[in-house]
Amino acid sequence: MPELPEVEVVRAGLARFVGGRRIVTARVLDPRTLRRGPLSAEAFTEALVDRLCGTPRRRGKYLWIPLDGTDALLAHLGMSGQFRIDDHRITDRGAQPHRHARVVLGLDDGHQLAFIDQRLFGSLTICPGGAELPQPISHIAPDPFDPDYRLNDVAAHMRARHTTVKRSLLDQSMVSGIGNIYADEALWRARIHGDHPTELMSTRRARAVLRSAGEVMAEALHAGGTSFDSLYVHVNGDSGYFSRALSVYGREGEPCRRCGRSIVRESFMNRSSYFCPRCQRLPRTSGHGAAAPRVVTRTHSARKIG
DNA sequence: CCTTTCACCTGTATGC
DNA sequence: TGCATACAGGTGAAAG
Repeated sequence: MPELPEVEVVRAGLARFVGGRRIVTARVLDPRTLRRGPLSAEAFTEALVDRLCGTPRRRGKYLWIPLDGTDALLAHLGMSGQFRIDDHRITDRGAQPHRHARVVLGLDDGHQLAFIDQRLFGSLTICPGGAELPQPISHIAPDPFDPDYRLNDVAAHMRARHTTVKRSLLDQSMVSGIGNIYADEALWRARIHGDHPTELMSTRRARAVLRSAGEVMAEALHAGGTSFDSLYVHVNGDSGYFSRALSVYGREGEPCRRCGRSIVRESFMNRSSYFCPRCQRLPRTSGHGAAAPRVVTRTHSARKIG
């Protein structure tokens, strides 16, 4: 659910409230949040206390807080993760932690930073030497907002794959930050069916769908990025983070905003895909009879990005 | 090496 | 009422 725009808003909120602050206490309420890393709750706590937080950074859906400019506290929100800032001078008296608070950090200005995660798909990890780019995410490609992002290279990468375009958009080692919602939105905008084989896509179309993904996420960020100025680092678990103006996602049976045709929902990898059956058509050859020419050429072996 | 499937999680909604 | 099931879906390990 939190995809790139939502994570970026969280990052900006953290920059405002924890950047430049020192961690004075750390409490692990549920060690399952640390599952991705090797540290016990005790070692995790010890690794955080007395550390100075730098400006939080982000790649795709991951964000991290540099610690003393060397190590990093790496976070992934998973499906339901949130960060929330409270002023414990107000809230601590007799208040019990949030029901789904998993880790709570005390900062040197009296604020508390809580990692709240109902479904426990999120994670927190200490990454030694990870201030620049934490080792566990070295395989995550740059996202469309990253200065290192090269759209044309990604399009070439996509076309060199033997898969379908929606799967490739969700592949975080090709381009990061896109999840199920923005993948569907990008495909609708580019008028491409998610099951379109990548190797049959023209360079122009591959670039178009990537450009659409970047545009959709930039617009979502613009729409949502202005709304936090309370003590909440705004991420709300399920009720739609921002007023996302979605064109297809979740709109089964409603009219396509371009052509009026009913939006269709299909099952895809144990989740849902939404698309317009008129605007987004598959190429007609399905392998019977006079099929499309087989694409055999491989321009280059898949290049690693990032 | 590349692609696909599945376990990991919990709260809410729905069917019998 | 109670129980079972579906659904939300990002990630990485494992399988193909």
